[in-house]
Amino acid sequence: MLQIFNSLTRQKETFAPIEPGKVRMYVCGMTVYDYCHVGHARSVVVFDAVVRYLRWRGYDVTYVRNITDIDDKIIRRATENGEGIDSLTARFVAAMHEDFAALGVAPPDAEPRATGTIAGIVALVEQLIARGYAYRAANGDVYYDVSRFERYGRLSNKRLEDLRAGERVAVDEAKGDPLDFVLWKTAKPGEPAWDSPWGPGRPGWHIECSAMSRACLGEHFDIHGGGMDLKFPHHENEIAQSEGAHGHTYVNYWMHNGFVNVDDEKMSKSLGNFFTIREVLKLYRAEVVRLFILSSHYRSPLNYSDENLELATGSLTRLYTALKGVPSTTEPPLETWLERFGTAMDDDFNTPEAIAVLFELARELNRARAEGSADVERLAATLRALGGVLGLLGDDADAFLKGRLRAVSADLTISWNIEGARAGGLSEEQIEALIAERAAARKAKNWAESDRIRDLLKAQGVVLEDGAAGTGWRRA
RNA sequence: GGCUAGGUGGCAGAGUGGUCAUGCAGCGGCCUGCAAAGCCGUGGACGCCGGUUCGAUUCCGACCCUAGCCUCCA
Repeated sequence: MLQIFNSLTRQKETFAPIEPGKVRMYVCGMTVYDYCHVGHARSVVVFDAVVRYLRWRGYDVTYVRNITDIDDKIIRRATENGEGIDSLTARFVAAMHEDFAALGVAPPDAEPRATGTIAGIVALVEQLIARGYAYRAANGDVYYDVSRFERYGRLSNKRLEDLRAGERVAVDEAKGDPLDFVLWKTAKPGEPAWDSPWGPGRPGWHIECSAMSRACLGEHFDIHGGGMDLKFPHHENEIAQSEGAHGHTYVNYWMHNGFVNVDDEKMSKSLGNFFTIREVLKLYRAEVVRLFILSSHYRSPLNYSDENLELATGSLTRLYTALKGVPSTTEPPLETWLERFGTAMDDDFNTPEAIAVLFELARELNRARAEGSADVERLAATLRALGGVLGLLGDDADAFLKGRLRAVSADLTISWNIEGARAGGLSEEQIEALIAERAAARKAKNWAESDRIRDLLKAQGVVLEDGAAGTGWRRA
């Protein structure tokens, strides 16, 4: 029985889709004016794992993740760059797709853009005005009238009075209430604009998601996800808009992922303490970053540090080491392990516990191999299958272990310093040649020479492993 | 000030009213020419103070501390 922690009710609930067997899910995506950072990576990886798990469990999932390609920051950045808005957003959408693909994130089923949904946005605003939930202000902008929606504040558990008391921003004269938010902005000279009943203008941020989700999933769907910071006001406003316009429930389950911190402080563009995904992928293998993200629960804070990425590197190496030398087969996975894994994931997508199951399975596999048991291939097939549900362990084990664990990106634009030195140097041919030399020395029982070669390789980041079938190697 | 999460062994990180998380690191053993990897075993924890209980890290209350939201933000 799948339990999901619902932000709306602040408790775990048994998941029941609107339509049996089908899940319709929407996650707030990126505003494309810069490269994505590790915080974005977390959101996208976490919900990718959720979708993969739901599909593995047999649900037919429709997964939508939007792109915000028009807003103040985009306009400002384009102006700063002396670049067209379309060109700016096209560049960063392409970069985003590259970054996400590297992280093993499957593309969503639909990826609507704000600028591609203008008709739907206009229609929704008209509907809100007609139903008395929105008004046109003196300056021409259209605002949502928060006082008209009695459930306002339910998601973030806030009372209107508290919000007003905490108001820290200069009140916009045009608004009837400081909490009212803009649905449609009148265009200023030189700004991009679309025609509307209220003259040329562009949509406010919140209305986009209400319109895009409706276009792709309908008025009522199962799961809506996003980062914690979107809970208020963004998701609160989405509820007000969609439920105001439709007169019925918008979303059944709200899921919010925790933040990525750096030195225990939130990583964000506004604080300037962020690492972009492409920077991080120059230092660590993408799969390591993915394991790092999934090794803590999606609602907990996640602290980005070299130490933690190194821990993830070691963990992933252990899992691949267990799979080394076992050919991929079509053996059916073992039921007991599927159950243990499923029990962990059924508990609000508890990936740390699911990963612990993977480690226990790896131990069982190592033990079976040590004992010469016939279960080896079946255990390996199970480990690969369950890793796959989390988007992990898809590589060939030997290829993974012989590859460089850090700094794998091909187009390096930053200097490598210490990490680069560690990974640099020997090619596979050179390594094999040295191993052959050492084998000769070992045959002659020349241990001094044998150890010299091993130390030399170790200094180059290559670890040797003597086994019955000869000497194997991997990069550390 | 209001609201929301947290405080677990050297580090990371789950979980539970009373026998095991898990990974890395440590220690002992097996294996090995010596290692590495692997296996077996092992030490070490639940912020502080009260309460409930036969028994609390786990439930309740107070307190301390940390982070987040209340403004654009995954």
